[in-house]
Amino acid sequence: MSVSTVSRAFYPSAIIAAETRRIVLERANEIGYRPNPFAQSLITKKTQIVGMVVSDLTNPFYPDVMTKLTALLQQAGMNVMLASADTPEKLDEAVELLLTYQPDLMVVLATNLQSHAREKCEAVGAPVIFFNRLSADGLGYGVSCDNVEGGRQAADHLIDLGHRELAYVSAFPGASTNVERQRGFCDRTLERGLDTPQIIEAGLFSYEAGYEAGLSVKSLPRHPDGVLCANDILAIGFIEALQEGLGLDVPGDVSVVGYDNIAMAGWPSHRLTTIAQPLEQMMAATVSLARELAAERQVPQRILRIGPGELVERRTVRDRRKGKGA
Amino acid sequence: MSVSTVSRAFYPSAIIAAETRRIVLERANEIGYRPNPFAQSLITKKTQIVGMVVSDLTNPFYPDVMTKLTALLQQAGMNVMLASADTPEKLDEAVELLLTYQPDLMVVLATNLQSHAREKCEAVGAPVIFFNRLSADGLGYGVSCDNVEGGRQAADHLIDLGHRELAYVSAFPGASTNVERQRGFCDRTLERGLDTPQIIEAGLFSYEAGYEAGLSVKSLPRHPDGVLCANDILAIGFIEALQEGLGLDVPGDVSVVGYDNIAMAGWPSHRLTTIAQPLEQMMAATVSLARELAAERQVPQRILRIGPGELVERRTVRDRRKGKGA
DNA sequence: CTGAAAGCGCTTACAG
DNA sequence: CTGAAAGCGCTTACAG
Repeated sequence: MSVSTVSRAFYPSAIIAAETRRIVLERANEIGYRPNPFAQSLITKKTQIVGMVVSDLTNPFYPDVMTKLTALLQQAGMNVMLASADTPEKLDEAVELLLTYQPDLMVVLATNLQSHAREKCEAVGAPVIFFNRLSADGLGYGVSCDNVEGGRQAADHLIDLGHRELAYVSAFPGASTNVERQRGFCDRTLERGLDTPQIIEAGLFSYEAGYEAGLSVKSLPRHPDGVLCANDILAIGFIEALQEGLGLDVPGDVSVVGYDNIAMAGWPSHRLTTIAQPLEQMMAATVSLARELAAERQVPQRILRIGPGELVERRTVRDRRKGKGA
Repeated sequence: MSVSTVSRAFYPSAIIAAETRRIVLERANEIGYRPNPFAQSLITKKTQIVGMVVSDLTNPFYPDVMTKLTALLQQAGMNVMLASADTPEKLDEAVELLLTYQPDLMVVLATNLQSHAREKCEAVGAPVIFFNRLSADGLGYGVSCDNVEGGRQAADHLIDLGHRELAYVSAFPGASTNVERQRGFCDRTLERGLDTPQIIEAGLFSYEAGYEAGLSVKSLPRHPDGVLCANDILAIGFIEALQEGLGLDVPGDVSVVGYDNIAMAGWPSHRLTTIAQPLEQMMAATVSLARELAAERQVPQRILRIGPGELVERRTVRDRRKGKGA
């Protein structure tokens, strides 16, 4: 039996007698043969490799996404190669090393991939999918939930429960998630007839940044009674600063809402009210987008918007309506 | 200029005129040329790929290790490919897919890689390094800190501060870290003349398992005043169950010590006293071991033991000596 | 020191 | 439907 025939047995669309294929596959299974992917990709120019770019994983949202997404991509026959670094410069270098392996596409979980790194990926034929954010220049593919709507939901929830002085804890100003959540929250607050929320600049999506932001509440012109934080980990740091640093009670003095619904948000020590991201749907969308892109099919829609997710009520928001609570 | 010459320019040990090499490398840099790693590995049988196996990342210790280790390996010119899954069966499959890429070696961060998966890796020529644990059968390479000594340190600390009724919260019974920490803790407690600590079986290294273990304290024959948990995330769950579920005060009623010193342990909401792992050293040892193994040099020592790490005092242990504390 | 040639393990027109 | 042949982009003896 020739190499050609064996090769054809592994390609569902190849022209080969059904019986021949059966024999080949059976025997391959016996001796543990699999086509060498390096030789394959030398010919086909397809590698079945997806490059995954990660950086700041202090936000527990990402490790979870990274491993689940990896598992899903593997089930779809793709392998993920990782590029990781703590500074944008090193990350760039790591991406370049990764690109020598000619990934079919890249998935970016990092908030700090530079735009020219994206261009470099596309230059070597690897389209880039940004997960849970859009690229700074609006190019590349994006999978994201409806963050504007999520921000609006948070505003409605707080206002419905009688909050009148809102604030938003802002994270990395270049992150679309941050910008969109802020916009939804502020717009809705105005629509409901209240003043624009005060903005507290935390600068990053991290516990530490949230903690600092919490401490800065005491120097705010007006004392907020309801706060939306750009994400959960920020919210947790923020709340702890309020409690430990300023001696305030949450939700007694201030209500706080997070965003993401990471596992930790449900722990007894936090019980954070938060907007859950529709993670499963976002990952499923990413995987199917990845398959299309890897097959070099045309994908018309560059930005995939998944529904807004739901508000999960826990214990960091208090009902401040007259005649209710205390 | 021939392909042979160009090729030689990229191999430091190849015989080539210095001037020729300079010219080639310069031009390569100009046009962004890099040797195609697939074609290279087809010849050399080396891929510069290290396979990383992860599974349960609810323990924040691992995402941190994964990204830092990835960054370090990339700086050493290796690329990491990820295998991830939530069940041992799927993980096995993921490992097999990964193996088709013929990684030079594997690094295992997962606690649940089956032994025959390790054998399969070695069968295709990829040695396996277990990070922060040893394999179930004691084979493969291992990088681990001195967990026995760490357990002893915890016992000494608690006993020095007047604790008399110790307990150990045990995680996955098949994990060497768990077994060793338990042994050090129990042995030292006996040596100091106290009864063997009571063992609380949590079964896993997770917040939830810790929480369950905490609730089970009320049905223990003797009420413990000092507890070592197999790791931090377990300790955090354990403490929260004590506080929320049983209404106990930590450290007022019970002192708790963790293991790892993850970032969260230092947060104001936890302030967990814990044994820090010498993470930098463990990762550095892993990378240099990886380089040796990738170069197919002989590595005589299969288990690398890094120092025990230090006890970090925070606020979950109370001084119970007479005339002290309250 | 450099170049021509063989060969790594595949896929894919092309002939039969 | 199957096989022989070319070729993917490299490395490495071998000759010069």
